[in-house]
Amino acid sequence: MGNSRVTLRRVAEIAGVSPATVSRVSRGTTPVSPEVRDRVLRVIEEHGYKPSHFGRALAERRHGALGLVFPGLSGPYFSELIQGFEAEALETGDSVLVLASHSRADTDATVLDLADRVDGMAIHGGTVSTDTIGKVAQQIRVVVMASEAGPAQASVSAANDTVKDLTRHLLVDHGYRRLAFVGMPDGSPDVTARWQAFLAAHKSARRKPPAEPIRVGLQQSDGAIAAEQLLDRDDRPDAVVCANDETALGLLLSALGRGLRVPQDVAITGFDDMPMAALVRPALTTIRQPIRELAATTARLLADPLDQPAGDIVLPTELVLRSSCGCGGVP
Amino acid sequence: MGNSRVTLRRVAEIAGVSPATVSRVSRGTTPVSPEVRDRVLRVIEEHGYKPSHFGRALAERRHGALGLVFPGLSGPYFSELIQGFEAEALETGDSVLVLASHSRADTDATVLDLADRVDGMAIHGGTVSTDTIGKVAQQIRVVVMASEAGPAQASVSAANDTVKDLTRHLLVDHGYRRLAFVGMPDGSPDVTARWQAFLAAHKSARRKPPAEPIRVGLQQSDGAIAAEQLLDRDDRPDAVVCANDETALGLLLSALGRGLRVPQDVAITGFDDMPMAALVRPALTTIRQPIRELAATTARLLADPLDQPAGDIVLPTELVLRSSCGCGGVP
DNA sequence: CGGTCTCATGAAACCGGTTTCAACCGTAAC
DNA sequence: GTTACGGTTGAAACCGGTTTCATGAGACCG
Repeated sequence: MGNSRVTLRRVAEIAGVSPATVSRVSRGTTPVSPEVRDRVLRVIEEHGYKPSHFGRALAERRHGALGLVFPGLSGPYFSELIQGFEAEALETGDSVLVLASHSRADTDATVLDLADRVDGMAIHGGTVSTDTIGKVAQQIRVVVMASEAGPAQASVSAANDTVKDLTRHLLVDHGYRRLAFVGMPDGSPDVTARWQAFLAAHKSARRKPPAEPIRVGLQQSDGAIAAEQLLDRDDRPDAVVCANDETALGLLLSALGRGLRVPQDVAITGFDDMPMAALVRPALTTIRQPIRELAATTARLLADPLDQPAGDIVLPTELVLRSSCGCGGVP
Repeated sequence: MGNSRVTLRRVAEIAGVSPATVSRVSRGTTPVSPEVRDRVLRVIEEHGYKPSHFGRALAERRHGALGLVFPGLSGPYFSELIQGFEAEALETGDSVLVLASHSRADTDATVLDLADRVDGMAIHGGTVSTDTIGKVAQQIRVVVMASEAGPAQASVSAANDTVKDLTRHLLVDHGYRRLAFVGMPDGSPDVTARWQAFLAAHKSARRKPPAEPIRVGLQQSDGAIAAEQLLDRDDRPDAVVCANDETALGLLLSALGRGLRVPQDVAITGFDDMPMAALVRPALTTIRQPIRELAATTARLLADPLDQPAGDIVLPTELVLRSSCGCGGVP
């Protein structure tokens, strides 16, 4: 590799000025006389000088990088998350270091290691122990996504209580009697909140408590796994509230594959409103959350130099009624 | 923040030794007498000293980080890719910087910027112009994934020509007459190779050339879009070869939603063998590729200090026959 | 014409590690 | 008793920028 990079001092030497002047020209902080400036710029151009991140990071005592930690799951949710975060980081000239290793056992150690390579860290709920989050927050700025904030950190999440509206819609408007919930409440804070809302809706509609949730993950394949537990048994539920669209689609696919009619035989709902939700037949009733905005807000909070008070931002979500719950015409 | 970190010189001062000795103890490169070593270690422990990445990176002239550039698509393929890459990088103590911002005009510029924050870069085929790849390769080591290598870089990909076997299976073993291909050949090198294999199979089976491909992306929703173009028309194909499992599942879902039987009314195949492929009904006939290994191999090539000759590694893939092509019993 | 103020510039310290080089110690060999 | 040697250790240079501080030149004012 021809990595014989030109250094600032070399540029200074060639241009016949001091290193300090080159630095000033390069970053444009302090005024420099036009002629000197031009001369230095020409040398920079000719020799392809680019300031090294090493030196700059050391001198400025900041990495120019933000960390993003999340469970390494697939699906549009996380890919939107990455992109939204990254787009915002680019805006401020920061790089993004991701940690998607779901291995969990060594995640905590890895996160601590990551903590001194970045200026701030976004941690998705349910990936790292609160203890570790606390330690990281002592070193750098931390924002928790899709989860309640710890005492010292800010957090950004989307309103999960819209699940209450959705559940009420199923119970009251459609009159379904046996609802099931697909998702692992202890797995992630988001799912916990949605399960709670599901419970609360039953209570406020004076129905008896629903059955235990079908404890599966958040991937599409988990929806297929849930199908085996839900659809083949005698007392099949007449409506299923899934923790997210991925599992809802997995379940829907399995239901159709079994020859069941949706929503006539079983109604299905999701959460996220990913692109596929509107395209599928029957179109999926779900709750729209602003994933990109969630990620962008998080990144902004991390990059913003002014010390935000550790507050909790909750972005609004919206119930989207389509046909998979029984609304509208025939699918 | 209490980021009043203890520096190496401070440790040296407290322990009453020279900075050099602390460095030696800290990295364990040079022998140090046991008593001094213990003393220094105790100070390090007590004051929670951790070497700064700034200083270390500057002195060692390496970042301890690898870059990963890929189109910001969703789905298990890319999430496996990230995780496989990351797991391998962790092994050698490297961090991973990702760039997932596709569909951005300035991606090339961003890639160049990333190039001087990392020691090596993995670039997924179809994301960056070959011109830019060349520029990056002048600075740092580059490995191209899922694409032919440029002249100067190494590459790692999976065998796409198994699509030829798959296509022949559909044409010859099952006797399908009107095959369709879903995927945009010019979009990614992988899809190009699969389309070529699809064509080649037709030729070698002495069939007339197939119809133009349905040019859609690689997401599940693209499969649903393809469904609108394929399934509603009169001369519906009797078998569809999709560029990947995501689109195949999108198509399958749409087909079932339309009341079509798979494979009786239309056979569907994919590529990847993601978890969902085996779970869905009918189970998806597909081609298994070792995504994780692909990513891990790439990372290893980047981290390995010995200069690999710029070669092209092609990992084997395997045809997986399930029921969506018409094999096996009733779905 | 002298004094003060402003502005551009260079010298040098600094960020936090690593590494080379030389000095120093004690021991073994002659 | 002196020399040679192996093993520890510290001083200092270095990695590549940024920034403070001081200096000198020129402009402006009285």
